[in-house]
Amino acid sequence: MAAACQISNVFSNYFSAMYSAEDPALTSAPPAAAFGAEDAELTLGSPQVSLEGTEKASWSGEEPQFWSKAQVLDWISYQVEKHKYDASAIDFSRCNMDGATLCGCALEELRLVFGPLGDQLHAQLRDLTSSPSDELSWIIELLEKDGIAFQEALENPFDQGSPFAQELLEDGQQQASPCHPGSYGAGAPSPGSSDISTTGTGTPQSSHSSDSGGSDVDLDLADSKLFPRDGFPNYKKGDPKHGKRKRGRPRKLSKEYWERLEGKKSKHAPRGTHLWEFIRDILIYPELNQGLMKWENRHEGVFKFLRSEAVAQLWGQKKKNNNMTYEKLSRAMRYYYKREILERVDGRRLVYKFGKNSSGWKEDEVVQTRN
DNA sequence: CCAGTCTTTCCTGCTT
DNA sequence: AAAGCAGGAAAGACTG
Repeated sequence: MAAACQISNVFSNYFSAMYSAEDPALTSAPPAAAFGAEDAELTLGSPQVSLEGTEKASWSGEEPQFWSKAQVLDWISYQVEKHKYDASAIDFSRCNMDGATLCGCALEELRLVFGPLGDQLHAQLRDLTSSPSDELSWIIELLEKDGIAFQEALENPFDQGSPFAQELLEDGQQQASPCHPGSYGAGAPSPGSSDISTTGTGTPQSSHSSDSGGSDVDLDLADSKLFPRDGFPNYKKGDPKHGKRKRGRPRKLSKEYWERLEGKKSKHAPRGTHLWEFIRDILIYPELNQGLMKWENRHEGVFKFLRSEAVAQLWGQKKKNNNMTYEKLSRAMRYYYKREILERVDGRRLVYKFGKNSSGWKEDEVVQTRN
């Protein structure tokens, strides 16, 4: 169990690193810093970190000198994205440093490790050290006020309507647990190909956290105030007694809550990683995939869901949606057929194939991006 | 504000 | 019978 927990920590953190905000500064997206399990544990007691949802960079608001390793990586990742820099040119093995170390690096050293981006980093660091943001403290303050309610939300991350919560917990997929602040963040890398280069290289952009399960803190807290789940006691899927529910996606009621947490700023959170990229990334990091999915034919891009509902839950966590199910996820997957991001694999359940409009999953692409 | 994109949610019918 | 698959329909959340 403990081992499973650790693995899931790594898994969660890894993916959270992969799916964080594309431009935290602009979007105020708040990936929680939780790149390594180490950091994840450090953040356990800091709800503010895990709470920030998708609106804030982990490093934002803190003096670079005090950044953790995860925050440093997060920031580097952000800079890579921001400057559209080719991350493959960066020696990430040398990025394992905390803020103090980073600040101590001379321009030449930064150039050595980051190439041309070193100049940008150096300049940005200088700016940051001279104009700290107070957004983080604002959030901390807010969280202190809402501390109790939030803590409860974290402790009951999955709402009762999530039949898979238990499965995830049992399987060690404890992103839902408060002790996994780094689970899938909702932020997002730029979809598309370039993100892979950064994510693939292990660039962490930490992400935020608690949505993992706490995700529906969102739904659960706010909704429960206005329209508790039980507030629709009569609605039941397909229940003819109470008439049909209107088609389409119902309004998310928890928005207000998140806005309060995240701080009203960015009107548009960055678009998350696309579903197919999320799937692809699970597949190309088998060591982290924990039997969720597997390649049926790597060369052809054919893959299979082994634990479809678990994958759906992870996707849901990433999107702060505890109600995600494989059924819904698969619908989204089917939409990819038309766009040729996926191809049909007839007659085989849970099996899909990457199409010509997908990228980043081929062996040579992966090797390239990992290196 | 609007149109477009990408889901998300539901649903019906069919297949495995 | 249950779980998946196929798609249509409609709407939410974002983006440009």
